[in-house]
Amino acid sequence: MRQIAKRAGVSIGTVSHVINGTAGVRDNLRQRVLEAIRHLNYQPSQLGRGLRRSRTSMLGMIIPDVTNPFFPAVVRGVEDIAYSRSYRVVLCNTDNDPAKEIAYLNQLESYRPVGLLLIPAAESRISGPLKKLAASGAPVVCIDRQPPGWRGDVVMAANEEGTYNATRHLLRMGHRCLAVITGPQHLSNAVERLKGFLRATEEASIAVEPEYIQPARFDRHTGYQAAMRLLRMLPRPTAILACNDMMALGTLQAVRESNLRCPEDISIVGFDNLEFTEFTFPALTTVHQPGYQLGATAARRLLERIDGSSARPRKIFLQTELKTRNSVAAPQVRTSDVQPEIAKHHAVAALE
Amino acid sequence: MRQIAKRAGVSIGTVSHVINGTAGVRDNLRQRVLEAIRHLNYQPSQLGRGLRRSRTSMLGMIIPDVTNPFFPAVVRGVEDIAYSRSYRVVLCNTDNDPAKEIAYLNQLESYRPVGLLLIPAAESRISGPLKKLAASGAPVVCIDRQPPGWRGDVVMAANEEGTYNATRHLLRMGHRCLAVITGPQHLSNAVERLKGFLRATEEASIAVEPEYIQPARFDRHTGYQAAMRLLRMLPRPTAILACNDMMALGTLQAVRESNLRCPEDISIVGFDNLEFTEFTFPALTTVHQPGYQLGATAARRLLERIDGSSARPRKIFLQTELKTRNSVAAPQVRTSDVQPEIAKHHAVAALE
DNA sequence: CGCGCATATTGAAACGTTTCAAACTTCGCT
DNA sequence: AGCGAAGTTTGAAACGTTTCAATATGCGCG
Repeated sequence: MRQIAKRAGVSIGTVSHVINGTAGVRDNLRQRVLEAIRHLNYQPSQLGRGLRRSRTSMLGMIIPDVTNPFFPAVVRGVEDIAYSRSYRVVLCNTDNDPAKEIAYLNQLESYRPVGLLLIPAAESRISGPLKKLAASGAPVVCIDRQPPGWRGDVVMAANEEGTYNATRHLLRMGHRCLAVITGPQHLSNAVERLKGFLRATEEASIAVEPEYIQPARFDRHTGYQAAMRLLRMLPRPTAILACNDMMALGTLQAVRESNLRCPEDISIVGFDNLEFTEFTFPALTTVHQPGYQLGATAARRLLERIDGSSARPRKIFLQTELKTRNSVAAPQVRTSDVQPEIAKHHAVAALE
Repeated sequence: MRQIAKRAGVSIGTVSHVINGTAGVRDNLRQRVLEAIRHLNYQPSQLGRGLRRSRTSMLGMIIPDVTNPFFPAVVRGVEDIAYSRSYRVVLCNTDNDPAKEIAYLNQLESYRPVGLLLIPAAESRISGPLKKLAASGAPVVCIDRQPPGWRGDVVMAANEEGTYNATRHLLRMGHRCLAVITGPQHLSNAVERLKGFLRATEEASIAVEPEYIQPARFDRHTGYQAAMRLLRMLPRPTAILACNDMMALGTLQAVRESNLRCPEDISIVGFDNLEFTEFTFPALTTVHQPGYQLGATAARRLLERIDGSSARPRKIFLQTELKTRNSVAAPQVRTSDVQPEIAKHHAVAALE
């Protein structure tokens, strides 16, 4: 910058004014400065700028794990919106480790990001540090999960409605012996998904024994294990609702290894609608969750906050949609646990 | 920091020395300072620090698209190594847009990252700006693809060997009419994969007509289109090598829509070994590429550079491995184009 | 022609660190 | 007790910006 000032024969302050348009600068000077900038191909130092203005042009984003195929879509949504407003995104993986999450949060804070997007880790006890950050001026928007005690903006899918509809679909197909593989119950989205399942079964006056509600950790491996436990139960459930697609994949694997057929012996429904669900065998019926939109919406909300909006914090819910594919069919008729007219309904469903 | 100095009754320089261990500080003072730091729970400003030292503790990473399921594993590999050395990773998506790539590169540079990891975009003309950055002191390591003209470190999979082995596998199964769906030929990994295919066919004295070499863009959609073109050709190829799994997925889709069966009518091999390939129908035979290792290795190399290593730039190749699953079978015997003893070999292979 | 006003331009302080030379202590020796 | 060396501590400059008060310039008008 000094070089530019020298080359253009002006003061360093003028250069700054040209760059930021913070004061009228006569045309000949402006031209000289611009020329010098081009000639030295100068890039303003974000560090100097950040230090002086005490805010940078970057957005922090903390996620549990890029490797989980649901999150990249969210990241991408954030990134696109951020880029269009020339903010940069700093991405951090917490590995679902609350300690790492807090470490990253503090680190990030010392870069003075202008805002923060957070997908809280499981067991996150983050709301304390979060409030501190928020107090320091950088707005925060949470995505997908609501950390306990957090009162700011949250953008999430309509989880309960999603599993509610999925479960209703299973019921409509004639299933009466349902099981569910849930996510970690300290995650708000996991409890909501379970809630949707329970609401649907309750409305249909079906009692679900506790052991048919198996906890897992939203990954394939624990999903597989939970499914194995379920498949050994008597009576064996005729349908399993897995609360995300990775666990549905694990369930599929368990079914296959148990020499059962999906959907003939057992129906499976997932949640997320990851790209590959269309190509599994059988293609997975699943609840679509708009990952990209989640990210984009959160980013937009965050930008509004950055621009000074002080609207009341909101929970924003995005619609889900059931994608029916081939992993659900009517159950084998077991006269003991289906009513006659339901059995008839199976036949119809099976023909469809 | 000023506050700390005041509270501990020392100068600001002493505080810095305590924090960085840059000079011996008598114990009673050190304790007072530490106490003050804890009490005010102070985090050093990375901006001030970065400005003064003219280097931060962050690593820039530029990738074409988080959404492409191969890259997150690489990112994760980088992240884990970086975290263990307490560097932070700033992630940027170029969207495969060379302009965006250069924009991000410049932006990143002005944050003075201490090093840069780059998976170059397709058609990247990046080596100029890259050299400039490298000259400014931040080492750069490229991953997965070698941008034209780049002479620094590169970490990549043994692409040619991977497709060579995959193709040999197809030949061993008796296939004689092979087709390949390649990636963009300005990507070094795409040309190497094609090279491996051609080397294998050549060694088997099989001529591959140019129209059996279909270009696509490493995504599902263009893979689908390329496969459609191939399936309409006469003679129809009995095996298709897709140069990555997303295109293999597109191929599978095309095969299905053409009412052909895989592997009976047509064999498919992919490349990458993405997690879902195990669960497609049929499960995809594919060349495993160690994404996480790629990232981790590149990060380690970068850290060595940061620590001052001036070893000669290297291309580091990581081994691939063929995962044989169910998308490959012996071709239907067409007496016109197989020799007798090969036909016998089919039978054996088919029985396996 | 000179006055005052509006508009341009400048210089210096400030942001939060590190670092370096200088000043101050301590301590062992003679 | 006094000297020097080694070890501590300090103050101030520097990093690259922005910003604000102060100064300089141009301009219309009487």
